[in-house]
Amino acid sequence: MDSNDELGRRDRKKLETRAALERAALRLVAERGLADVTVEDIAGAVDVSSRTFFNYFPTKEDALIGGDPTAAADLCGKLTAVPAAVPALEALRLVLREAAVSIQEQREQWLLRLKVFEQNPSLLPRLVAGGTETERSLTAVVAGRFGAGRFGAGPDATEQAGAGPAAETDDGPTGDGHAELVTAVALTAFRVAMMRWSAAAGDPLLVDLLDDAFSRLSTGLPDPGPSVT
Amino acid sequence: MDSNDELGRRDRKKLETRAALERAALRLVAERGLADVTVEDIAGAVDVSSRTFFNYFPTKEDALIGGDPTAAADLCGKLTAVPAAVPALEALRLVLREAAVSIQEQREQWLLRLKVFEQNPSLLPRLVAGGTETERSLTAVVAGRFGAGRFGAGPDATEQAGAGPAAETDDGPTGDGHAELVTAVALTAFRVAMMRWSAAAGDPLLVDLLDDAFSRLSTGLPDPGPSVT
DNA sequence: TAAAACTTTGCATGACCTGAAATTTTTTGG
DNA sequence: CCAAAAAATTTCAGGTCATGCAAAGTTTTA
Repeated sequence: MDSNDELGRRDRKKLETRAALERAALRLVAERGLADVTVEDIAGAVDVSSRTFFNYFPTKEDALIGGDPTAAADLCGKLTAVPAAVPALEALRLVLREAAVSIQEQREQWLLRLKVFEQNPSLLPRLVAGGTETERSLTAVVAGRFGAGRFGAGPDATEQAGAGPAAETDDGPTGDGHAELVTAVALTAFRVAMMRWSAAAGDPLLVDLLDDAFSRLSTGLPDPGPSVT
Repeated sequence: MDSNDELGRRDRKKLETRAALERAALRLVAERGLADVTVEDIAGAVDVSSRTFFNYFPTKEDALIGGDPTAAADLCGKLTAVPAAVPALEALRLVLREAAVSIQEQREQWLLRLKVFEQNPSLLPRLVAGGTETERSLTAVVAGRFGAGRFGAGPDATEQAGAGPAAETDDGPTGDGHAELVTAVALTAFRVAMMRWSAAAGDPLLVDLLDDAFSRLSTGLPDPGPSVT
């Protein structure tokens, strides 16, 4: 799974520099707070020029988000791989579950990141923002599922993400908006699960919190009973 | 409903300046795009200094968000006014419905704003961000409802937003996170409804789109049937 | 080793945003 | 109506962010 093999020295150094910048940014901001860390501080901690920092990240905040840029495409790919017979919400749950697992594999880094986000509320939008990009792509795939499903297409999903006929995947904005709603709600559930996980210091399994949220979603979010125990 | 009466001339001028800055920002960005409008442009269009702009808005983007700062508190107040017997999701629907009505009352301004947001995706996070603040407050109120409900408290909700006993409203982060989930999902539904409304150029009633989204939420977001007509 | 491709860097520049002090406008009350 | 007080605006200085460009350095390829 480590896709950083079979790379020339140059690309390896690039990955390493990028990771080092992310680590330094996270550490420094956790220590001093976002406002008291300059780009020069971060670059200096890795011993590169501040100009180089901007060769890797468009903004200071982006270095804190981490998460490789391929994440969105990965999710879309995995979603198209789920048989079309599976309901959209369930399909999204399965895909997000995988993401949750990979986050748990980098437990410490993610807990630190989430703590930084809590302590610097101005970053929260960015976290959702990473979602903005992801949300658009996923929505297209979900819309494609509905389009295919409505015409009785089989579960052999050879259609590429967003490469399907425009008439179907495009009905999102102008159609009934169900794909948008399901996708947005699913990502929201993911975000809430992450916050809960962070608030509990990573004690329960993120995957379980995610399942919990989705189970509530699928039953229409009823109020918890007066005596649940 | 126009709460700008019974104000001295000074406060009226402040409101007017603020509104003028919002209008100018929205107009200019709609014309030229976010990147080609400087704070100085906006301030100049209203004939104030750029420093004055920053006395009203912390960032350039904030001028585009608009929406008076009392919105969050208003929502919370209205939510506490809903009888505790009403399920949380339904209560949120009722409250957000009122917000939707008031948005429809400023139809043109909001449609322009949403168009600007679509054309400048970097702003979308900010839209959700305005939500970040709102979401925190609303979550506390929702958690309070559960706390009160669980102990059989009557529907006479005299409790103030966030002023209730900490032991109950505070169980959000460490509890089962239901309040967080319901609130976040409800606001997401609101956002999706707004996007749909904008995409349809304000043709259907925003309120109807909102009801539609909530009705799907309460039934667990099932896939649309193959032949819905 | 030499050329090609790429990365890093320094420099210049403009926009963003803040604090502090000076100036102008508005309110207050005698 | 006129000062004094209060508040808003402006000017100014300064730090940080972010980008474009060209020079210098490094890695790859041949």
